[in-house]
Amino acid sequence: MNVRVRFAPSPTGYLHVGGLRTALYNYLFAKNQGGKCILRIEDTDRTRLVENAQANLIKSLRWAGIEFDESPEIGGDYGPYIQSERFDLYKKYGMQLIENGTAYIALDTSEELDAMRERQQKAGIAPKYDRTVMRNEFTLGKEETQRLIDNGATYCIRLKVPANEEIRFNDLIRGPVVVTGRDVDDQILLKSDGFPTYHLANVVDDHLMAITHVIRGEEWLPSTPKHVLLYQAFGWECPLFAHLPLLLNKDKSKLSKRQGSVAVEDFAAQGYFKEAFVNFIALLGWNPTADREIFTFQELCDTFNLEKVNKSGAVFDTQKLDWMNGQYLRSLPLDYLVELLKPELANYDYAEVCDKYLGEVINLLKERITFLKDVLTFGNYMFEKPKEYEPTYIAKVWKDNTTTIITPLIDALRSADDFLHDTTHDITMKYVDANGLKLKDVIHPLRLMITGKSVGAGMFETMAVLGKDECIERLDYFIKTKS
RNA sequence: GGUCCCAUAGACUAAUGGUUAGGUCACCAGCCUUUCACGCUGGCAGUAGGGGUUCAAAUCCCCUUGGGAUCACCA
Repeated sequence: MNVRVRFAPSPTGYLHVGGLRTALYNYLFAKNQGGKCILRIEDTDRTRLVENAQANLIKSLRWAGIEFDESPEIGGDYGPYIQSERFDLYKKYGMQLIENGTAYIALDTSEELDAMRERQQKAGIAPKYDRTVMRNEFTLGKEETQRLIDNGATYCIRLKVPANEEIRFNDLIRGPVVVTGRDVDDQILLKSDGFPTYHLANVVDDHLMAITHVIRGEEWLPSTPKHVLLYQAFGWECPLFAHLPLLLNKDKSKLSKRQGSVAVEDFAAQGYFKEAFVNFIALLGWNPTADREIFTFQELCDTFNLEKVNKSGAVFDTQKLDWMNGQYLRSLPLDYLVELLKPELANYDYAEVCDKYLGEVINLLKERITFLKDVLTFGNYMFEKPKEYEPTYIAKVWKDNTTTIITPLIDALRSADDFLHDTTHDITMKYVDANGLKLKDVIHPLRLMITGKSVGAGMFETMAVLGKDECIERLDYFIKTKS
């Protein structure tokens, strides 16, 4: 089969984490099958237009490494790829259904519909459009309906759902699903503003764009019978459906903005590597193997399959993501990290540093931080002299006799030929041994004087990166002013 | 409430009728040590409950319970 899948977001202004996973699975499936992945913008709701939404969407998708084979940007043989630019099409197909009797015209106002639902709620029955009592071509008659329209009445087109028919489809992830027509609402297909609803536009476009697999979130499962009915009404072959398990908040409800960040760009801004983020997201609801967590993008493409997608929802918990980010921080190539970190430097008024130095600092600190940019905060002392010294650390390591103990060591370091790890280490050990001291008696004071902080990388490694001049300067300054 | 979907530890998951139910995060302990980490070793912790089918059930069936989605001229 010539696989064609699509990611069809509505332009809400940002890419939702759940959207990214849907896009990712579509993309991975297409790549794995040697098929095409299409981006289609579903902007039929004219009341919810957001500026730059499409650009933001594509930017986040691109950040994640998802590039489409056909899209509004690059075009393709099945365009346009924006539904508002396909406006005329939907009306034509809607009318086709009127003609073949699978859809009908309705004239109800929203007030009338609200009243109907209220009545039904009161009566304790499920709200559903009642074709037999509302204002439509069945109750009014075709002629009267036409007359009203000619006089300027607004109308919409609804799907005529057969009440006693069983609607079946086979979900690739969930297996066979059956519902009876009685439980399916007469869905509006064309709104009174002439725009199609999602359901019509989606089915028409998926057919016209030769989509073979509809891979989307589970929230679409309840409306899939309507789509199946639509394919039947048109006499078109149904694509295969795969409904992905939901991404969940900690309280197991559908992942939403109300309970924290859900925009992909926010996670990018927080400093997550795209490699880690995509890896993590991919493994929420799908797992290729029992004993591995870290996968390259290529490996995800190579191993992805729909059969191993889970049925149950997955809580989006960033704890493991943080760990994964650390794993990537430790394994990504240094020059790549340097390039990523360089722009961040502009946010600090540190003296200018060269790539080589930045790389050395990253190497020095990457094992004790989660985000690359922590290098600049956790390791601020690598870029500027300490502005303050942790009071509790001073109290702990700086005793009455510390100045006496440490001064000769500083002098010994001052006369060192270089500040390589082994050099300073040997000097310090020699001094410690000769004076019956322990290493920790001097290493903590050194750390305090040079970094101002109680935590950091190995002290000799740190000094090697900072260099002799800088270290001696800091040591002298501390002795002169603080001791 | 109707309809539909789902159910392995706190979280992500593996085990598609036969394993002492495996791995990862988190948590705890130990080792390493120069603080904090990394790393290594070990530990805590799970098949929602009840019935069936079977020599054998996390796995298949039924019921219960629990959770979720959805019921717009939104997508």
